[in-house]
Amino acid sequence: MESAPLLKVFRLLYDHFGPRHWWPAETPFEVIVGAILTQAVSWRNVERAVANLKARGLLEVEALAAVDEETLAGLIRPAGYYRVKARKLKAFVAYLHGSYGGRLEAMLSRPLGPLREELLSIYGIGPETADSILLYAGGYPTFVVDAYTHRVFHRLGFFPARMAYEEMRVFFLERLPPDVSLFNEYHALIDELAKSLCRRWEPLCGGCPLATLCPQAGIKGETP
DNA sequence: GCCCAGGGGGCTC
DNA sequence: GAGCCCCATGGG
Repeated sequence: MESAPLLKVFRLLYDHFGPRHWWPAETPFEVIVGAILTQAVSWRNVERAVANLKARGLLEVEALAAVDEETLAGLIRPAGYYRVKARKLKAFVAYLHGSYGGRLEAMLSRPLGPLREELLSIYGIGPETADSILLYAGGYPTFVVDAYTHRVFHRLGFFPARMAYEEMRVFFLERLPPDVSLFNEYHALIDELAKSLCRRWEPLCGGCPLATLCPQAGIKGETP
């Protein structure tokens, strides 16, 4: 398949929602912390956890490395799964110290391929979190896939009911120009669409910017 | 009060 | 490599 259909989807979403200005964070390190905290949870839950960390000056590598895990867990409670996420945050800063002397710039100056493999080897960092870190903290040209991405592109008829993460990522990378700002906006726009309209079949048809492309238009029912 | 969201680890087969 | 359960909160 060529790139035209994917660019058409992008254009419809962009014209409808406008630029999303992702990622909502002030520093690359804050992006990484947010990417771990938002796992399996909506961003709304994460905001309070991030505010707690910010108030304690813990959105910096050294400070996060110094705080004990239990205290950390208590602060990130609103984000859910707080014990495992505290362990994940600790695992990341331990890796950053061990491999880069705590210098995020050093980590983010490595080539995409090897760095992605490295991130995936860290406890708590799977494919989606790795790609979020690479794209939104490091400005690397990779595509972030999530459950919303699968849901939307399954509805549109691009994806089968089940599809592996890596297959979906490659699907986009092979069909889109390697443009970091395009990848940045595309994922953010999919997220926005899925949050606002894709809970059920019916509202997808009314007011959905992709309704003209959707083979499911007119079908009522639950999310698959 | 109940059900749902949804990424990653760890286990089983 | 697919299927299952676990982690915990907040919102409908």
